[in-house]
Amino acid sequence: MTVSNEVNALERAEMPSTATVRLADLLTDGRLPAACPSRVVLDHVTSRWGVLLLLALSEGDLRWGELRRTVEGISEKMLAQTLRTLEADGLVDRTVTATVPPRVDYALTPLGRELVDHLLPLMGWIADHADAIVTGRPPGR
Amino acid sequence: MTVSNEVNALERAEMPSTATVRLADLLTDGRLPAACPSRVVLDHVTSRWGVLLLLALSEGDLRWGELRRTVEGISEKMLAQTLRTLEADGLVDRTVTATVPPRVDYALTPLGRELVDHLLPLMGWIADHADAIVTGRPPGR
DNA sequence: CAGAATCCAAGCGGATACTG
DNA sequence: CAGTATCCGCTTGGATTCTG
Repeated sequence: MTVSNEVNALERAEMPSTATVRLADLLTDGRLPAACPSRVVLDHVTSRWGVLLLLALSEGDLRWGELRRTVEGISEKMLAQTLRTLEADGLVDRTVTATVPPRVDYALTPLGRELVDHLLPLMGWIADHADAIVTGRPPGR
Repeated sequence: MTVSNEVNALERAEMPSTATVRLADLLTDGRLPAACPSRVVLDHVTSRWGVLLLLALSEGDLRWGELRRTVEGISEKMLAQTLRTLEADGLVDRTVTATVPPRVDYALTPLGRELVDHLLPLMGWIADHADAIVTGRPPGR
């Protein structure tokens, strides 16, 4: 799996705002508090399936079944649960079309879109380095 | 977890012009395979404590005890386990100083530094929106 | 101080069945 | 089709204790 190397350069170029984000700006009293809102949201987003679902929706709306098939390995239980969390967080939008059979579409909200814009560069980097990391490349240095 | 699909990397030989990072570049056969390296690395990074530890190390080396105090709420078990995973992935470097009492420093590898550079903007965004997301519940509907 | 070892609870995730 | 509900084995993670 290799995403073009040009991606890295492009990522930086269009990296949304935040010229220099420093840890200090994220810390409270020099620490990462266990009960701060950031931790809560981070836990939702980095939950086992959160990132994958958000990514799956990054290209367009998807129906329940499409999501299930796109994010391989997710169970219906976790799909429903994770979607409910993301929806409650205002990151994902659920639209029901009362037809027979019923149709439900999931889409990113504007807020979710912003978040995904930060997620994609990260995933691009991971995709670029995943093979080297997994196949046991000697630790840094 | 069952892997129902075969990873077919050759299928994606041709890549459209990537002005931005698109999901298509991360997909295999239109899906997010359960057993691709990206998923493995993503699981490591987005593990409950992975992001927090990487972030904590983003400003400089830290000792075991300092890490434990900085990343509030982490247990010693998970600290050791997560650090070992990150070290095996070549993202974190472990340096032992044979003194009494012993001293062990943890630092980001060049690879880890690259990853954190992508993590910081994301965390910056989360920090900016966490309060609104957690407190208010204004779905993007 | 830095960790390994141990025990135990919580929750993940699968399978299955049922609803509208 | 798009879920919800339930049982349950297994892994994950937390608290505690012990060691070099």
